[in-house]
Amino acid sequence: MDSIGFETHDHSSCIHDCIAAVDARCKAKGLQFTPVRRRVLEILLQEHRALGAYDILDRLREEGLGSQPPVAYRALDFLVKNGFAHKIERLNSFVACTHPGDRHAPIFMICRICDAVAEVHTDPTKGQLGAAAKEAGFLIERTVVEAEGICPKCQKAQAA
Amino acid sequence: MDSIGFETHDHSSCIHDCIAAVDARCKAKGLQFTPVRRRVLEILLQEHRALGAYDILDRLREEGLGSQPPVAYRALDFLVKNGFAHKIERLNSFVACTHPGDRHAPIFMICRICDAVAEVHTDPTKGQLGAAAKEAGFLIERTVVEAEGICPKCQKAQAA
DNA sequence: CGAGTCGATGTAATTGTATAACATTACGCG
DNA sequence: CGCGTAATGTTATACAATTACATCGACTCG
Repeated sequence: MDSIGFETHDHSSCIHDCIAAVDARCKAKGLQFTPVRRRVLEILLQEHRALGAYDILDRLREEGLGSQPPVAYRALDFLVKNGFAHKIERLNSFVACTHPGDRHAPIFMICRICDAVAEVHTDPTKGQLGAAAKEAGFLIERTVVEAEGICPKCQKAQAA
Repeated sequence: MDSIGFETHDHSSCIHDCIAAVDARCKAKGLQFTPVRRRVLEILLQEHRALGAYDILDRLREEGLGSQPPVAYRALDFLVKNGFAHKIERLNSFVACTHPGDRHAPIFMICRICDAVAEVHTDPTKGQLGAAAKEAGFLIERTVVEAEGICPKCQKAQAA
């Protein structure tokens, strides 16, 4: 289990690296990493928190990249489907994937104060969910695991 | 870990028992189990699957129990807040709680074919989520754990 | 009894989230 | 070129949730 977690880090390089990695993966898989899709991923990476589709749409509109909801939703669908971003169901919003690798079943910790989102990788078929599914004869295709609470930084801020 | 799971069972008695149990809990806690709230819980119990707030509202409207969205949302808020029902974030919809007991952190298995929902109890602070939170210094207040897939009944139906 | 309070309802209007449907454009390929 | 496929542009609409304010009934306190 590894986590990027809530630590601060060099953002500009993290954005650049991530875009480059996604670019490479798209080339390798024959996917089109178009301007809108790239820009949406950049926006998500810059914020490093959950953004609603309409927040993203507002930015695209400012930049003349599109103005109607389907523009944002299509780009987000592409990113989510290919594992470059994830939807946070609890917030009806989206975050860039911090582990742009292969198929994975991420779990999230969401700070309700600052909206920061940390992504962690686990094997869902292990844990309690997998055991429960096995017992019930249920075939898992997709998992949503989200914890809402307070991140370390905001805990300290509250204590002060 | 215990599960009501996907087995068929005697519905009319399950509904009756559940309503009675909730009734008793409300009396004990000084909560008002009003007609609308009771009816919404009955509807959820009858279906035994996830229903959207507007599905419920439609039924209430037919029965003359209310016609505007807040009527349904207020009843659902009451049921969810007191642990008599749960929201399925993945579907933006609601199910009756099958373990009308005290505070609990349920996990759900949702069949994408027939919409049936099975609820299981676990201790979220154990599993992988708890471990990840501990490592990150994250304070969990609420968890959303939902698995989407195919229930045993629909697996058999597909195989045929 | 009357005034005040509180929780529950009734209702209108609005805001936020997401998709359907269809026209158009751009590109690769035989 | 003519065709198929993927991506975009655009309109309209469906679905989800909340705000705001008026009303009503029960209960309490003076």
